[in-house]
Amino acid sequence: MKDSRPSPTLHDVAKQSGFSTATVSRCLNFPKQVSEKTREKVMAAIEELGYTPNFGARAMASQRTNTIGAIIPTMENAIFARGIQAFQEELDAHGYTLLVASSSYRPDLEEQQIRSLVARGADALLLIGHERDPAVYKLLEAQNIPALVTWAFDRTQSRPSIGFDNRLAMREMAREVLRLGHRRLALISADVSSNDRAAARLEGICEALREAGLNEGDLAVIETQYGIETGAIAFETLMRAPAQPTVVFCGNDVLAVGALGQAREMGLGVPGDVSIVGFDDIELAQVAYPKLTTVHVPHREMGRHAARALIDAVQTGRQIESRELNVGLRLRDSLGPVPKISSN
Amino acid sequence: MKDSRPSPTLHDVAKQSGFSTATVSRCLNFPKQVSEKTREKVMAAIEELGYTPNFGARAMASQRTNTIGAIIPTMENAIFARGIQAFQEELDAHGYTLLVASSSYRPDLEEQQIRSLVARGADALLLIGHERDPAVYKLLEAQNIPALVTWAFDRTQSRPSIGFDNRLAMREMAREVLRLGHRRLALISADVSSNDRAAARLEGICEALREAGLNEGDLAVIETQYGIETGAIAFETLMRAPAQPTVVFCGNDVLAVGALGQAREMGLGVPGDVSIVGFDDIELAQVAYPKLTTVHVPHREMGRHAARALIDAVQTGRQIESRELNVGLRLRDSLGPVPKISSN
DNA sequence: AATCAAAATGCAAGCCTTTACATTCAACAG
DNA sequence: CTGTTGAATGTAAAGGCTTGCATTTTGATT
Repeated sequence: MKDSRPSPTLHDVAKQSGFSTATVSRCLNFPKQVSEKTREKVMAAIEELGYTPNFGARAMASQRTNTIGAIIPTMENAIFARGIQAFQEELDAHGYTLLVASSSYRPDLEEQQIRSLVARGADALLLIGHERDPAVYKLLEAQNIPALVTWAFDRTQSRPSIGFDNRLAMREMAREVLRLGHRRLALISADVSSNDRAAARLEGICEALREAGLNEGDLAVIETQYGIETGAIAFETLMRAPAQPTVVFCGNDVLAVGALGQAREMGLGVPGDVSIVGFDDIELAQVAYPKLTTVHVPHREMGRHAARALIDAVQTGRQIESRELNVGLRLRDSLGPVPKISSN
Repeated sequence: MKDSRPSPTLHDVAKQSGFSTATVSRCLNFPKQVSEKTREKVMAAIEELGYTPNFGARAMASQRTNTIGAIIPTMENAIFARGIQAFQEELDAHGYTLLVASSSYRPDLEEQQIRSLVARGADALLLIGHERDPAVYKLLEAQNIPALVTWAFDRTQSRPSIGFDNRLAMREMAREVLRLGHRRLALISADVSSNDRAAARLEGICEALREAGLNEGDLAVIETQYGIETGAIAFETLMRAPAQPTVVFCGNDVLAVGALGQAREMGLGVPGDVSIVGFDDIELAQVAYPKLTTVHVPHREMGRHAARALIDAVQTGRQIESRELNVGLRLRDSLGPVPKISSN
């Protein structure tokens, strides 16, 4: 009972159809090289036997897998989900398969996942953010595996990336916030030391502050994990502090929605008592109440471009060209002018 | 420049360390069978060369991959994301790797993905819902690959599953709704013909209707894809129809949040003018405004149990035991009694 | 009918690892 | 010192596919 009939092999198909394994193989890989009659017979045999090519063998023989890997921090976040879904759709359309792994925001796990994907023969890799152990990049280079950084674009980095400039994007938002008169700011962010996107966004706010003649002391920062619940907790902490901020920046929309919920919980009006702004512009931002002012990021576009770029790199062997995507403010209802009567 | 030094193989490590490939292999797979001194030398060689075992070759030789596959309808939905994340975490903890593919809710694509995962040597498979071409099940059986159905539990099915009874869960919700006096009901659902979970939920409502002496004509059904936006559109259609419902069931919380947003857009109070209920109880449900009344599903628990069950099946070769998980109502603010003054 | 190029097909090596089986080694009892 | 045993190591086959090269077939041309 334990073992069952083994799956049919190329050899079985060859025997069944009366051709050599070479011809059968070509039928599958280069149909044009085979005469029509032959192809029909072979296909019939394949159908009849229920043959499926063995991936490992194929990879070993051809040194290609038609597989592209992606390592994302977590699947449990709409932000990556949407971009990755688009990435996968585009890959599918070109005959490539996506392998996703998630690292739970842990660099050590990420490295392990990268190795695993490499061992599995991924032809190329999609990574999130620039920051990682140089040894990883060395490995990828040694194995000649194209890797593309996304969700970030930083012209000071040499490595190819397709994404947006987190710093500039957030700076723009901060300028708008300052323009509205806010002077006591707060930020709910991911861990800045391990997340270069978060670090860049923080830097963007700081730049805007300096431009306005303020300094970083006017920005309260709480680092936490991404999540609705964690956003709510962080927001509460912020608002119970002695010097309440008049605006709370959030590292992403998920945190922002958590903050929004907590504000309601605490009886604080948004933006009457406090303004809240997000980042990413996921679908959620528009159905939140009040509608979320946020930075729009073209996730799907990013996923699509990344897919095309990687496929191109695999097929031509050429370097990937970096590409900066446009982001823009979406001024909706959760950001308003500074409340007239300050509570302290 | 195109090709670089090929990655080192077992053979290279063997040469470098002065042992045979067999010994090196054993070092990696059965360290205890090798003397300490040998192991040290071999490991040093591996380190020095940056050797990573070739996955395809290993799979082919050992007939195992330590890989478990999952095919989910979409990554773009928190509902699957959360369960899958838990699934992956549990697999990781046991030394297994997860391969995820998404089918975009298309049965043909799903079948293709299943084949792809099988070809890749997945030791076992996680599937969503029971409904699929019997040929698929036959294939899995022929190849002796354990498969587990999740997100559903149906005792009339013979196939092992770990999940919850969608029909009973929704029936309970419907009873509560009817108890509150609602008589004109509507449902925003996924496509019922291709989604057995959605079909079961619909059936649950119908059962409750019949119990209450009503019939299916009192339930307006709109089928649409899952999404915030689509939920909003469906809700609008429903509310513009001649006989407005007093309560709208949603196939999941994502649709419900869309409906909630649209209600606000249309100036309808929830639950004052119309009640809205969801399904799944994702984080979002609690920060929605008003808080969403929904059916709580233990996604993470489901993912964890599924992982354990599949690993067990792979290792022992035994059948997977089905398991029903408890779901329960979460009565929050979006469901209320029938509005006093009906609008028609 | 003969010639030849192009198309179709076949042969067999090679990809990298695991593992059954064979061999060697070390240690110890007699 | 011999014989025995169990541990450590080595040998070589197998696993399924692709592909360079050799061979055969096809079909057009003369």
